[in-house]
Amino acid sequence: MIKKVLIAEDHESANISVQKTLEDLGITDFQHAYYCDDALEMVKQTAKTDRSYDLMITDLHFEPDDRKVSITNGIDLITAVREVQPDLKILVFSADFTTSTIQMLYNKLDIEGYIRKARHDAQEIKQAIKDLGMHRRYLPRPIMDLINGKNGYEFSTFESAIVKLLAAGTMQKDIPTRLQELQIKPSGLSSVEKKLNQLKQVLNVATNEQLVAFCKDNGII
Amino acid sequence: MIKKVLIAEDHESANISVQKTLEDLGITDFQHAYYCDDALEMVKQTAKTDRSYDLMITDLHFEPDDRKVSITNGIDLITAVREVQPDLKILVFSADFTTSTIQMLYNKLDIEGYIRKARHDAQEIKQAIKDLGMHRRYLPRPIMDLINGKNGYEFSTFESAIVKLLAAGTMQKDIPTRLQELQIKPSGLSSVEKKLNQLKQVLNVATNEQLVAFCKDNGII
DNA sequence: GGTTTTTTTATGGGAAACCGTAAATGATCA
DNA sequence: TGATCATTTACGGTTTCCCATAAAAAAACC
Repeated sequence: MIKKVLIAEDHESANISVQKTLEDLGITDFQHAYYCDDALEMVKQTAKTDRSYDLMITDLHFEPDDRKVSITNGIDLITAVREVQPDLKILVFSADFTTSTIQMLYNKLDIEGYIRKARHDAQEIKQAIKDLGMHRRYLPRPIMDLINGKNGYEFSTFESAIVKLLAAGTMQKDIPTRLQELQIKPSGLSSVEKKLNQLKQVLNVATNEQLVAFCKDNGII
Repeated sequence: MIKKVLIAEDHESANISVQKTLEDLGITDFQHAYYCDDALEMVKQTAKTDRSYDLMITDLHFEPDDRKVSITNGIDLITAVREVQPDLKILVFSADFTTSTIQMLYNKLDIEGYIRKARHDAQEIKQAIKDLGMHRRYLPRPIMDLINGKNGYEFSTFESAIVKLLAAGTMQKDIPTRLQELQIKPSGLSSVEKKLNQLKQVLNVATNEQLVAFCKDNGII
């Protein structure tokens, strides 16, 4: 069960909304830090005591300003915190959404969860904290799928060309011609259809529209 | 011809990349400011001299920090700068991409160009500066289309709901049911089809996939 | 060189999307 | 209330997409 939470986040607005979300979940025992250094210090102060934190919610990007700091970003903060209190659960809350970053955090730094700053992030935070309370890790659905299925799925020129053409308004039946113009093989309509099906299955999306949305969200196209 | 440039941008990384881009264009005479106040002061100092700037590249959002400032954002900066040196060309370089914001900047503040911080923004900056050198204004293609066509197009809840459902993988034929669940009217399939056609025409896109891509790019969904 | 295996392309039937038109519903106003 | 107008929904024909299967081509192997 998550009872005591530390929020490391330089944006005041994000800070407020996270606090509000915690309150909605009935969690009232939380502190926040605007600088990584402060967050680390707060963990250090409490780690070996009965006032230790159960969860740290942290941003990845911290805006540098006049104050001299030794830790400038969330990744370094997580690394440092892990040394001090290894059992502290960590939930990353960031606008960054590149698959490689998340996979690194998940595989190398063993974070317990990742929420993207996006449309319904507050709802996601709630779900994530519930999952964490049940000792389950939480990742955004598409990333979860990537890790569970083929991990580190990379888009080939063929695949990215198809999705780009779709996003540019090319009708599926016209894609073979365009691929030939681009000198990309294969170019047959069946191959395009097959690849689209494959992509949809791997990425767990239902339609071409959703595929395009996913690729846009993840900066693939 | 653009020779002397002022960069107003609080992110150091963005600052560096803009400078690099300028150097690629053969522009070496540039200064930068991390605060709006500083940028305005630099314009004031040079406006009436032979050292005046040809172009100011500015962000819209500036992170507040310990320093007390009188101008906190790009819009106020642009307004103030226009008073001091009306002929200074202004290129906005921002992550914000809401149509209404850009149209306001373009129509009310008469900015010369707008670049979104995005995938290929450096290339766009180059193109924009070339255009500006030829006394042409530069806007992202989709926004240009909006302004040339119907201007000031705002997405209603109905429209945005449809596009969101598409982007979430809902099949078109299932959208009516979902709209009813969301208590959004109209919900008939014909109405959905009609609206999609209308959106595609207004936004100058050919397919649903392209529509989703456009809305993702513009932060509409 | 010929056989197997894989990849690519072609084909056809059925589902979904597209598009025009007509019917139905709802709003407005005398 | 009833007539008019606008909006929403229903329907049918056509195109595109989807999906399974088979043919063709290319690659790998002996």
